[in-house]
Amino acid sequence: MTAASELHEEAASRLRRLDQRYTRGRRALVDVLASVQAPLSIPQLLTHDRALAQSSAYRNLTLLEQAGVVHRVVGSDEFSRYELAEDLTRHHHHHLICSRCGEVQDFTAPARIEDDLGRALQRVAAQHGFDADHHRLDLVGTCANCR
Amino acid sequence: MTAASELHEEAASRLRRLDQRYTRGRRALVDVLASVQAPLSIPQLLTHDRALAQSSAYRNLTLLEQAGVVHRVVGSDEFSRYELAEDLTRHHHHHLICSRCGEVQDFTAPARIEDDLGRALQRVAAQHGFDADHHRLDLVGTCANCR
DNA sequence: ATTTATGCAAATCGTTTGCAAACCT
DNA sequence: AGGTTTGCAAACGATTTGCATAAAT
Repeated sequence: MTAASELHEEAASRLRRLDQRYTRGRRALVDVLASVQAPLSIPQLLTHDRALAQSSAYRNLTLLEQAGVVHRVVGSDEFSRYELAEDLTRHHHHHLICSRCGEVQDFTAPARIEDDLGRALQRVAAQHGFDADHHRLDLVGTCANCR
Repeated sequence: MTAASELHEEAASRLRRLDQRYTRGRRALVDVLASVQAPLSIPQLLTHDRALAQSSAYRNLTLLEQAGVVHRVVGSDEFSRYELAEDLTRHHHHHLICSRCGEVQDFTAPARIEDDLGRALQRVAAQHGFDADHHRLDLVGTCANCR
């Protein structure tokens, strides 16, 4: 089985848990997100696949997020961005956010840093009675294109 | 000189660099932000000081951000939040973001973690030709009130 | 006196929603 | 057939902006 079909199988399965179908439009969103290595805004997604209707894209991304198939990323500009959930790509990463153009790029941190950080954050959450779901580690600045 | 007056002196000075005045409305925003220990949304700021006009608050927070007096924090809900710039409070911290109610709370990480992280991020930025301004380290989950 | 900031109300724009037609099972 | 999803267009809501008045220098 190819990686792409595994991805779709898993997406379908997560939607089914919510009694939702894996329709053509939803699959198309997952296809576009799988084809790029960075979070995309809805306008960007619509550009990548002209057959997508805007309102359905908004509705379906919200649904896919509830199903745990995609993850919403909030950058520095006015658009929400979406990427495949990390447990589908098996690629834990963070974001370089350009405050000039709004673009978001992935990066990975050394494993030792991640481990230390994870332990420290777990302790912090416990101290505050906070039930942590995930962490955001983003670098905000000016990307290579905008310098 | 008191801490509060030092704060206002510095805010006035940073605005002056942009040829802007430190007016009553702008000072009121800084006063409210100095009186709390967490980022506030504009609706929250307006509640803290009823004399503030909404449109002026939006305009002035944008200006104060350009002047480096306040910092904009983007959480999980639809509101932007603002806090005093870290170099004015001399208190480096991060955020606990509640995805249920949207509230944002400060926390600090151990110095060793911060140091290691800072070095690692500097390396990452260099590798990507990214001009880093600052980093975000947020814990997203459910706050003690919402559990 | 002249320039700059304010506050109201209207406009903007990303996102959400109502509803009739198209789709799936 | 019966319930779901889609796509268009209208509605929504946080933020921005035009403009006449008030404040600051």
